[in-house]
Amino acid sequence: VAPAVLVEVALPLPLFRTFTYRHDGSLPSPGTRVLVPFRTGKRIGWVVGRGDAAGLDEVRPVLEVLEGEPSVPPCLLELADWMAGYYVTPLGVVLRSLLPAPLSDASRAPPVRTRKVVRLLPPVPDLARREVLFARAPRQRECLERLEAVEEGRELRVLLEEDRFARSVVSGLEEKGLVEVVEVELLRDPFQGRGAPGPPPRFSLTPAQSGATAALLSALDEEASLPFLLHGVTGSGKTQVYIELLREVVEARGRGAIVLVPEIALTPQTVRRFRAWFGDGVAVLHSALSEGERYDEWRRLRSGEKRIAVGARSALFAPLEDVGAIVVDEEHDGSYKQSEAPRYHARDLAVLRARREGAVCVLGSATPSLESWRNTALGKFRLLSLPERATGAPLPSVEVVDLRAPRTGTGADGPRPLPAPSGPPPVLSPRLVEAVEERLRREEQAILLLNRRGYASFVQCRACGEVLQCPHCSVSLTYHRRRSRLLCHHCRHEEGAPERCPRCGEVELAYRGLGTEQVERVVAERFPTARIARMDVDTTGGKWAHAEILGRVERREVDLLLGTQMIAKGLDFPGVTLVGVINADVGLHLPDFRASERTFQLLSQVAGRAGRERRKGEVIVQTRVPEHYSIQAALRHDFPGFARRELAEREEPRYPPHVRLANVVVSSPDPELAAAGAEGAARWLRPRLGGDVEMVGPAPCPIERLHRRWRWHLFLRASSAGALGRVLAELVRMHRLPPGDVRLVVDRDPVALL
DNA sequence: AGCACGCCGACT
DNA sequence: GTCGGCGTGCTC
Repeated sequence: VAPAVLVEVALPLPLFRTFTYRHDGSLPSPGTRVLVPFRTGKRIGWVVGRGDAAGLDEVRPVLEVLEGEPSVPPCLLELADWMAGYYVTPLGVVLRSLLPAPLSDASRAPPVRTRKVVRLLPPVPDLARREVLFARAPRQRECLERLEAVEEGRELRVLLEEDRFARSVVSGLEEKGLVEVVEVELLRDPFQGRGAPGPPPRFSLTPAQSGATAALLSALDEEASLPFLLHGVTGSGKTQVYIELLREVVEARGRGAIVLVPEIALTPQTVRRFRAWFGDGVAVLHSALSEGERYDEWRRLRSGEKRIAVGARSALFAPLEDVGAIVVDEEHDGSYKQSEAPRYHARDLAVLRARREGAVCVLGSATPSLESWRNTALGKFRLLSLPERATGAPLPSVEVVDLRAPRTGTGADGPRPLPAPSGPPPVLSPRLVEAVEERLRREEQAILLLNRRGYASFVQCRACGEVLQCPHCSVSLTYHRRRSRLLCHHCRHEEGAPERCPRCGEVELAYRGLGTEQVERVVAERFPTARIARMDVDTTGGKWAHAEILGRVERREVDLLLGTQMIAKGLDFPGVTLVGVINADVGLHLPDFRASERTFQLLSQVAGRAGRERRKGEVIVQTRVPEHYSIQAALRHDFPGFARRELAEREEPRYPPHVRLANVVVSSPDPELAAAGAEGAARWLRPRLGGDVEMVGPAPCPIERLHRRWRWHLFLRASSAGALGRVLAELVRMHRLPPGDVRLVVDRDPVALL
């Protein structure tokens, strides 16, 4: 009997501790999945090392070692360990989030799809033997001969349906020991039936692209290279630089590569680009994939069958053993931050993983995050610039239309008559109407952006002023006209649209706060002959709905594409020569220190969709604050100017990137408990501050109620990550919250404070 | 997170 | 008399 060892196991539970089990056999290597008894049931966990039974009454046995080699390669296990510390999250919870869901959930149905295949079993009978065997079984003989004619086995279904053998014939052969029916794992192909990509386009790199590529390739031979920030204006051909790097890393050196893109930029266009160059060597990790498809792609990477992973955030954890390059496209994008535990930032982890595994790291953007921009100034990142468009096309001209001006005015120029007219500003200013008409006449395309979905962002009673609110959150409900429903965009609560005010019974209700659905209606009325498509989360329900809409735009079956920020990223349509921003101020006044940065980014990104090829692009930005520096800088395509101003704005009060920030949120269904919990945490923290770490708050969160929970928060601010991390780790482990349903969440390096 | 153990109201 | 509400505490 094998000697028993004690193993320490991390479980995917919100517990900052591991559990000790015994195992008859040798110690499985760290990262191996095991099935263990836990309470009354069974759970999947990960071996993290040798255990210690001191002080334990009972040590229960490991029920099953689930794999011969760890599902988590050593490099990823180390990364997980770092994440657990930095993001103050239990290791088991981190590990679960790095792996496909089926691997950490014992109750999940078997995710592996199989098919039954009939295979010959040696030895093959000689002719004399066959006479005996098949004397009274001619169909069995035919079936055996059919199988001999094919190389591998033949799928049972095919044998029955196409070759018309009865199942009893196959069973007869099985009984005689001549064939076996085996289940073979079938890897699902997410691209099935979606057409093969064409050959890569042939063109030469611009001098700037060549220079950037050369710098990246030479870094491949450096012992430890710094991360690169590739700052390239929209349309400057950053993707081609990534591809050149990948060709060297994957094709020439046989190493692996990871490309991260924001989820909404994971368009068919982007995917096609990589598949054109690398064909089936690319695993695309998409949110539209089923759990099974995702798992299959993961296994293809794990086995080395594929060496390139392209995907959103979690693709960073692609199980590749020898990563040579990690690319983070649109590195400024907020979707790289995970909003649930572990609340990691994939861009920051990309830098870390690349450094640990000796990979070249490239962060690309036309509008870099201020964190990365500052890192280039500090000498922590190396800056590469692509200052011009790859096609040689000039950047579009950007023009501002002042929505405060009278409807009949001509825009920002000239004196503005006081008093401004009352009532809402027009959806489409005369200037924008004129520009759209011109596009329709010239058979060009236009994009209209409004970063707010639905028809109206709130409904207000004209008599008593009541605004309809979500019953679970402290936000107004958005009116969706087509569905005739009111929706909460935070908790997804919905209710029928009211006919009268629920408070006073008034029937006159005002639909305020313009959304894309309303713009669609206004635009359709104003341009009755135009072919219009709208793209936002409400129109992209189906798995490929996204692709369908973009396909129509690409084939020039759409004149006007209208939508939210999801149309601002990564799209490349040569026919688009006009971009209109319906209202640039949406989001600008949110109580969030990144509001200006986001506005600048969105305007710059969407402006970049215009005039990408020969024809000159034009951008018209409608706003009520034309003098705001975000808008002014976007108008001049001046990222450095914007960054300089914004960095100065964040000096006082001190905000990232000048300081490190953690947001501690305490929530409860009881408003008193939430406040008491936050105050309790603050009291606990106060004597442990000092030195480098400061506290701001506590105070109610900007959205003080969400999903039926009242929320308070406090900030911890420090100039270095280390001291901040120590305080947070102690808070989460040692501080006891008041009894009752009170939860405390730590968000390090938050991207949104609502 | 779950899930069992543990003390107080409306039912067969 | 019991079923069951969810408060508290523990999980190798």
